[in-house]
Amino acid sequence: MREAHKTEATEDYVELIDDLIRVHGEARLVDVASRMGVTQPTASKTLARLQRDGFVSSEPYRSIFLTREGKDLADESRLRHEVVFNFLLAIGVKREAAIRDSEGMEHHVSEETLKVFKKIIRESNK
Amino acid sequence: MREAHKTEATEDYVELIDDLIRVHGEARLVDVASRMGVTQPTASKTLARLQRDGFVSSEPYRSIFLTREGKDLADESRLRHEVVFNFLLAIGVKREAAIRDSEGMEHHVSEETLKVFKKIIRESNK
DNA sequence: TTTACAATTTAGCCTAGGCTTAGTTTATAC
DNA sequence: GTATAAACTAAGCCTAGGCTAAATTGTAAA
Repeated sequence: MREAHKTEATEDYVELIDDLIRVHGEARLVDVASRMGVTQPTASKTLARLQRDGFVSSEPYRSIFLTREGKDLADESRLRHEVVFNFLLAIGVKREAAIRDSEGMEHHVSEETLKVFKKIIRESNK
Repeated sequence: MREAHKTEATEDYVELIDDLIRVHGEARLVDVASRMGVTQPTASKTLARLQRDGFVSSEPYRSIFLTREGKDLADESRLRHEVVFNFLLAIGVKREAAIRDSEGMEHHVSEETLKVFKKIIRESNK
């Protein structure tokens, strides 16, 4: 019964909210919307879904928090994201492309492939 | 004005149709649906959209053809797909995972990253 | 403390992509 | 040549994720 309806958007949102909290101390709808490149009503609706599914919590007109479940998912996602990003750098992809590509790729990389990526990162750091 | 509403699903469908034509001589709805893992009505609706957007053509109850535009897109997609697949193999990902991952990754890999992938494939073939 | 602006929510609309159920057409087998 | 099964279409419903326009709430400045 895990996998409480976890879509790609879900991972992107919790990862972003986690980042906003780290950097700005809190996550506001207005910032979530602008960073996701969508309008505020769209972000608001998506956040309502994430709240319904137990990943975030917030009071009306207040800032957004991650539940334990949301925080766990955010941590997983960030880790995966970082591995993909560092892998792309390690094989010689330029920073800008690595940022963009890792964003999209992170959701499609299996555990097995991730392991191979990690090994190659390790080797490139020697 | 290019980019006649080309989504990820569009690329997956034209790539599959192209493959079916190569292998079976024609592309039938029933096969498209089963290979995409959706019901026939769902595949039918998506194909109607692809037809509206100029990627495929077909008469009611007949098999499905790619337009010039659809064929071009299929060729591009297949090439990209192959590069990603062969890249994963080259770095040591096992066949099964490479099949699954390349499917998802192909839509998110920029031209720049693709070039790096190609270089690594070439080097691994020496 | 009132006013004005920014942030958020509400309502309503749209498309893509998924399903089921039911009806039609095509093709096959007898 | 006709019955039956397979393929396909039609209709209707649902969710996610996008938008705009309008109402509401919070906050900061005058």
